[in-house]
Amino acid sequence: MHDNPSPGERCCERKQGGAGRGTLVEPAALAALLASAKHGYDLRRAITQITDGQIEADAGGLYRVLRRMEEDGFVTSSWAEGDSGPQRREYELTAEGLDLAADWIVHLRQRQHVAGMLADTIEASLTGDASSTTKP
Amino acid sequence: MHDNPSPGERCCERKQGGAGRGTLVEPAALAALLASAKHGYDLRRAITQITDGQIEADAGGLYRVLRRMEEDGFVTSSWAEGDSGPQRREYELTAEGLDLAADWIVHLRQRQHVAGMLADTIEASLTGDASSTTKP
DNA sequence: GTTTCTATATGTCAGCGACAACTATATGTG
DNA sequence: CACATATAGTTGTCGCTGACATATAGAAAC
Repeated sequence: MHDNPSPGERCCERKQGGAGRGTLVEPAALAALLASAKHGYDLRRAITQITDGQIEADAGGLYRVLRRMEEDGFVTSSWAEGDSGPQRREYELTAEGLDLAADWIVHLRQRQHVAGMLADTIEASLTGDASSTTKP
Repeated sequence: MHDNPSPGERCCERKQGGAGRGTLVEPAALAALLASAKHGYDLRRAITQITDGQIEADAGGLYRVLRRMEEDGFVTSSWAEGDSGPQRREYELTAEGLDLAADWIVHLRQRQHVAGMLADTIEASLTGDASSTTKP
């Protein structure tokens, strides 16, 4: 069993660190669930759609993330009944999951900002910008 | 020995995939090197400075990344001579490294965009926005 | 009957990010 | 002197990601 992380920093502060910081599929899955996607395969399509085709989530990874999120109490799942075709597992956000999504907003904005800063810095150096260090 | 990745997508398409997409310390290290930082310990401070204190690169990870980058031919290193204090390894960008930095600009802008899109999507759902699905 | 689509799942692998611990050199403080 | 601290580099472990493959099964299409 996992001890749930301290509130306010549920995302990216998981367990004892890890690659959680760099991940995209967890927030993408949350966004897709909020956009009323139900099961994994559908989430995958929703993620592609939401991100303008820029993220094509790996199916295996997505299912693993979903199960981890369920272990952590952010989603619940149940087998869909009375359905033709292969069985599908329907996911639902919990209250914890909603909080997690809110936390992700802050974190994603931060990531957005950092990525921009790094891109700016590299670009400025490559284009031979001297305005940040010297004033002519 | 590594086969160097196909040009034009040197970053985030490394080897056979991996967490390269989510990484921050490689572009941060490139930015720091471009900003005239020399050795690892200094790179670390430069990264913190460049990112407004938002990234405090792990020392161990940073050195490992630097050595991987050297293996891949993006930087070269040599022990600084005639120096008091502990030995330090000075890093220098190669032409390949410059190309890598240029690739990272594109990729970071993309990441910036995706992070923004996800944040917007989540935020819109959480605040009960219906403008994307319905028009009143 | 074989292919294709849907849907879930497992295995492997390199790598990242966070933690800790270790070796040294130099400097400052008691 | 001993000791702590700052600098500088290095190794180890751990959980997890992202990308690859592959396996499974039901249903529809050919």
